[in-house]
Amino acid sequence: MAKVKISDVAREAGVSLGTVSNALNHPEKLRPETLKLINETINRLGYLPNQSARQLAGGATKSFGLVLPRLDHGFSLQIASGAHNEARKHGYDLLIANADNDDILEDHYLRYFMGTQMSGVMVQPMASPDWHPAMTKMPVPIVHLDIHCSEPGYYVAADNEAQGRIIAELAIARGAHHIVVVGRAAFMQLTLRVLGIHKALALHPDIKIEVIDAGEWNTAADGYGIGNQIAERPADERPDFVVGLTDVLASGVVSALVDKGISVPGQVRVAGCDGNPLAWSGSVPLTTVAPPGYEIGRKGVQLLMEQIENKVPTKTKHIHVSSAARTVTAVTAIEDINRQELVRPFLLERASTQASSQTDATAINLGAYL
Amino acid sequence: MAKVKISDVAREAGVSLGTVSNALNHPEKLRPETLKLINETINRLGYLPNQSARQLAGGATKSFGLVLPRLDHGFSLQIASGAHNEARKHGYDLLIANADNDDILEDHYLRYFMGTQMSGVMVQPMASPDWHPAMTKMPVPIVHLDIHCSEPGYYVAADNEAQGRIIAELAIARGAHHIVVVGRAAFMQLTLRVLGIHKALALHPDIKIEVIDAGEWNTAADGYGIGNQIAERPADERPDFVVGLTDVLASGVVSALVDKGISVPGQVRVAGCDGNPLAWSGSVPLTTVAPPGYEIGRKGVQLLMEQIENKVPTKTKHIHVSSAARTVTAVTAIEDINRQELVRPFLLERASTQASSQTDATAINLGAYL
DNA sequence: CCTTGTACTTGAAACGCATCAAAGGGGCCG
DNA sequence: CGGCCCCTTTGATGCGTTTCAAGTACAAGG
Repeated sequence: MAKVKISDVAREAGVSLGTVSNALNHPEKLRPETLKLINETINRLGYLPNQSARQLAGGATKSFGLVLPRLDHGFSLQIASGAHNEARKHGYDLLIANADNDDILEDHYLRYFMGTQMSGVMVQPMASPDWHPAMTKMPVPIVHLDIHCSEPGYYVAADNEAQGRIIAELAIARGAHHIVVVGRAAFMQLTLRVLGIHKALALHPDIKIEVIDAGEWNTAADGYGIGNQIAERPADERPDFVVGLTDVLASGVVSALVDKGISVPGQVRVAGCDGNPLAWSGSVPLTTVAPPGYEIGRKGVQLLMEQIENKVPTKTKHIHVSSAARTVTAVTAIEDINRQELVRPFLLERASTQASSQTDATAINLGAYL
Repeated sequence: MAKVKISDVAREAGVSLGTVSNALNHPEKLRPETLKLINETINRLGYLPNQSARQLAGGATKSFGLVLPRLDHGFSLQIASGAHNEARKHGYDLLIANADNDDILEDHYLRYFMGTQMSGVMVQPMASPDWHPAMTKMPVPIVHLDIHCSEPGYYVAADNEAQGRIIAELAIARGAHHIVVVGRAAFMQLTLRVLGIHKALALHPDIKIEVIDAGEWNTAADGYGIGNQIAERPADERPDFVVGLTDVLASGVVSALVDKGISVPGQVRVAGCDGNPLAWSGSVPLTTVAPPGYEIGRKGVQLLMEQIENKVPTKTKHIHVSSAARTVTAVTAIEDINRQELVRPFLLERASTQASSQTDATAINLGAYL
């Protein structure tokens, strides 16, 4: 089954090559009958334009690339979702690549996208993007997501440090004396959250803080492992407040503690980060700090559009999505869950076609484990 | 900043155009010094190969495309994850497109991928793929995921009908009299699950069954809405068993019921589908039927590789991943959750870098809401 | 010193399409 | 009937690579 090309269509339809090309790209230039004839021929032959050739000849692509560190991370998906909707709105395609927590792969896909004549590229980098400044000098608009770059360039970031601060303040308000943070602090965003926590606690030298790396993948099982480890400590070495740098991690910690007969939040309080809708629902919603992922994705595309339309390559511009915290709901103990005091965050957040946060503020949803 | 092309590199390095090309594609053919010189020049100039041109000239791409109906659906992500790992193992890239529950968009991305000289394309179709048989005739290997095609072609599918049957049997075992299924049955896979439920219940005409469409997006909020609606019915019209065709939906239903003071599983039992890790953790895990998404993605790529290596275009071959159910854990009532009888599914499932199901069997995880 | 072989390097010919200046055709006006 | 203008179609040109037959340089062998 030899591939049918534009010249085949032209010959078969009895028109010239350029006319078929016009039928594809500027249909308004053709007489309706010609257009119809060509379209029929295209369908009959099963012709499929060779994207490589059209990009090579034409230049732009009307499509964006998005490189994510991981697909099973709820927050990244919110970004993807926001980026997708905004891109479609402008008539652009969005292609997503999974860097799988791998520096090399991230770089690989980044280069791949830039080389594919994408109109623009977005990354949610794992480390600070300053290590590949070369990217910023490329002739393709690039936007960094969820991160603060010191190099000149575009980025849109939530204030991760503020998220840490919010959680810390929550812990302080709950009278915590010993906080354990669970997660891989080596990831840039998480580093900042941890930094925020430390800063907020600077005024409270009496509060002990401990950071435990949960492994590279931040799975529920990892959280469960840490939870077990915590549960097995003698009571006086056990934290009274655990922060999961991911909802899945936090949820895993809760599992382990509960399984070991430790009361949550009676003996240990637990909070997560991400705003995963599933964390919020069920009978026992998890307290979680929800950075505005959807909004970050949306603004990222807007920044790309701006660069494209102004033809101003790579000047510096940053968007910080608001770090104002909205407190969404409050249940103070697991026993309260039937008292109907609970306001389901996802009901407040509901808007158009998206289930998750669409506002540009970080939301803090107090759940039952706090 | 004019784009630097291969000829610039060649001129700058004082070698010919073809040599630079060789440096990129067949480095073993070059004298080490030459290679080094060229690489340095490439870095100095910030040269980035134009993928369109290389694909046009070269042919194959060593990359696969995957079109998913939705990104925020846990099951699709498992597929993506499995496909990604398997693809990387063979040295292929994986690009993902989000069809956003839109037929047109699905078709659009499909054509896009085929036109991009992808080595292969996979889809998790929303409707039966028989409506676009044209795709199957394309000169690019294509594999349909999580669906059964009657047209000749490749697909790998979980037995969705069996999943429905499993749930129905669960309901029967729990003595259900009135089952409500929540979700959009118009999606092909869900249709099959519903069919399986109906078949299993054929022998139990006394059991009433009802299907409620939760809207297009299957969000927690949608589930919550249905849950409310159920809660407000007079007790005798209320189901005693609710099946969410998605974990998020099921979780939303639980939220609403609990908020309205209805005991789960005391008055109403709830089960979900997908095997979302977050549904399994926390203090109150959700019962869920977990189709082997990771495995489906993996096998999909294997099927693609097979077509590529054999150069046998589009013959028919199907893989049905096993529908044998493994029962993972059992807790019969919410009061049991502290009795440590609970086995966390994600602990059993843990393997290598993946948190979710990696076996090729459908898993049924009994949680606390059942 | 010539021959043969080895190890690289060269450059022209595609790859399939978009573009655009130019040609073609038809209607209208003078 | 000729001249003009407008609408449609034409086809040569170039996009940045890869590929591959042909070329070069150098070493070893006779």
